[in-house]
Amino acid sequence: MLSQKTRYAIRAMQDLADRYGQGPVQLAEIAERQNIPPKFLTVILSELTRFGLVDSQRGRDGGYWLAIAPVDISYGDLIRIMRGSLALVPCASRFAHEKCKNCVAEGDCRTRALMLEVRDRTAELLDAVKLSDPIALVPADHETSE
Amino acid sequence: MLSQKTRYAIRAMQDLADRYGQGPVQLAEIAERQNIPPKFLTVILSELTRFGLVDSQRGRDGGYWLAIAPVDISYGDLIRIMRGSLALVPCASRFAHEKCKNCVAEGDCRTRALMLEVRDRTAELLDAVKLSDPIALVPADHETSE
DNA sequence: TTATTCTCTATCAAATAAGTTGAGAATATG
DNA sequence: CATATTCTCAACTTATTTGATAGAGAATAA
Repeated sequence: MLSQKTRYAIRAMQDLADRYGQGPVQLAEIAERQNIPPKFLTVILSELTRFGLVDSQRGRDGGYWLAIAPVDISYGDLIRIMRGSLALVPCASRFAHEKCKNCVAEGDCRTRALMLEVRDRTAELLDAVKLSDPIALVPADHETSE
Repeated sequence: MLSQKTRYAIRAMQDLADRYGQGPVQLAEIAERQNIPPKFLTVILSELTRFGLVDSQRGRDGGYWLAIAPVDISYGDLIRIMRGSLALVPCASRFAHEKCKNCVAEGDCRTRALMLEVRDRTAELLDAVKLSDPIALVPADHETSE
């Protein structure tokens, strides 16, 4: 599961993407629109700023804006930045690879082999969708097949 | 990420699948082969037994065995059983659907729309692979493209 | 020079995860 | 029947992570 913090970060970035090129957006605005605890959002936006995804300015009429065009930021990037990896197990992470604790040898681990595939498929999808892309909303009562 | 417990459960089930039809397998054996703390494994196997995936017998020469043929147990099933869902956010879960805390309306949530797709793709893959399937192991130093 | 807005480190509480303890119940064997 | 063996189960402990807040500080514009 994505942490609450990661979900907040994604929504905050969407909010900024929607206002790209329109000058600084204030934290309080984002917090209200996106229903995020303002104090917590300071932590998140500072993190994103330190990471170079967002620029900021203090003082009156200050705020935040994307440092990178929305078309160059994928959902995969966001999740990797916020939670370190797209993978379901540490040993299947591409960029944050780490041995799983108490596992069998990596080369013998079927779970790992399978999770590498899952990671690849997930990355394929999430790296292809950018913050600038329109996303078809799904009604709340939607039920998929099966 | 999958919890350690879920990973243990998967490996334990693989161990049992490999010995399907060969009589009871003892907990201590599984624990040793799969490098799982034995006491913790009792919790996991009891859970799987209660869930109906595994049968057990006590006493001398007792042990555990799959209650269902390996060909009828998918990795998707296992993960759903152990962690409740395949989804990355509660609101994108098919069987354990739940509103995300502090989110926007579900019908307006782009994250949800995207995560529904991720869930579907993940399910497609993980439901298609069964415990009986051979899985091509991947060498430990493997690096994928990109 | 003051109000505004972001920055950053520390801290806290609650939830979750990982693992252990220990008493108990079923089973096979002699 | 007695005993060793093996699973069962609830309670508990500890460590880690998560979600969130507090509060002092620094930049900026008016």
